[in-house]
Amino acid sequence: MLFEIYSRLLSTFGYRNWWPAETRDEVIIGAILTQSVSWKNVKTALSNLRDHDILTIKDINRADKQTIASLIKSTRFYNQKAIKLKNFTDFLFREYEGDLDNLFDHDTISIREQLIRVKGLGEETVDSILLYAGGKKIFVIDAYTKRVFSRLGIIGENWTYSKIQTYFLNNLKSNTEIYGDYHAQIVNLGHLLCRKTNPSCNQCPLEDLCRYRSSY
DNA sequence: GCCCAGGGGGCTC
DNA sequence: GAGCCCCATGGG
Repeated sequence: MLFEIYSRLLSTFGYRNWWPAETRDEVIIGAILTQSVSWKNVKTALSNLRDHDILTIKDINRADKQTIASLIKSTRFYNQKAIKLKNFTDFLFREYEGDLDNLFDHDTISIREQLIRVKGLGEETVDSILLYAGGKKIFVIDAYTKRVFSRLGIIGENWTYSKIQTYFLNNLKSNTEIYGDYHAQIVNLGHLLCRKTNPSCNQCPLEDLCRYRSSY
């Protein structure tokens, strides 16, 4: 069922080519900045950072926290996020000499445990980093995943993050490309079904599967 | 003006 | 573990 749904999304919307960033460093910076904010706002922030030559994890590590905060205002909670970025780079330099290859050289479970302990990185952010920056086999769960798949009746409304993730990992073939594109498809669908921009389900390729057609 | 958004931490019970 | 508030911009 999960792969059938993915196939439909893929053939409707095409390969999404995610994550929308040039480098691993930008994937990680973007993953933190996009917490509870649309990618549009993140793009503004990334372009501000670029204008000030803050493009890499090394640059973030060197830069002043206040400077970073002022450049990422468009992403909301900017003071918190400046701290979160610093927390990540502090961790990377303290434990791995600032080298991502060094970090991603370890196994997924162990990296995940370490990253979750970094204050400001929760499960979704860590899994995005693992999958899109580290190429690790992990599935990212977000608010759209919960909303869409519970309304399809595939998962329960109150399933926890790890229960949903386990379900996806157990019912899809283990493949980084598919994990990455599937999450991208879900985000795209979530945007499409957003009440603000599109109050109906007309464009949804999963309409016939939906148990609560009018409630998106 | 009001509502809500791709999240996470801290606190309470 | 669930429920609630905090963080604090931008677009519909």
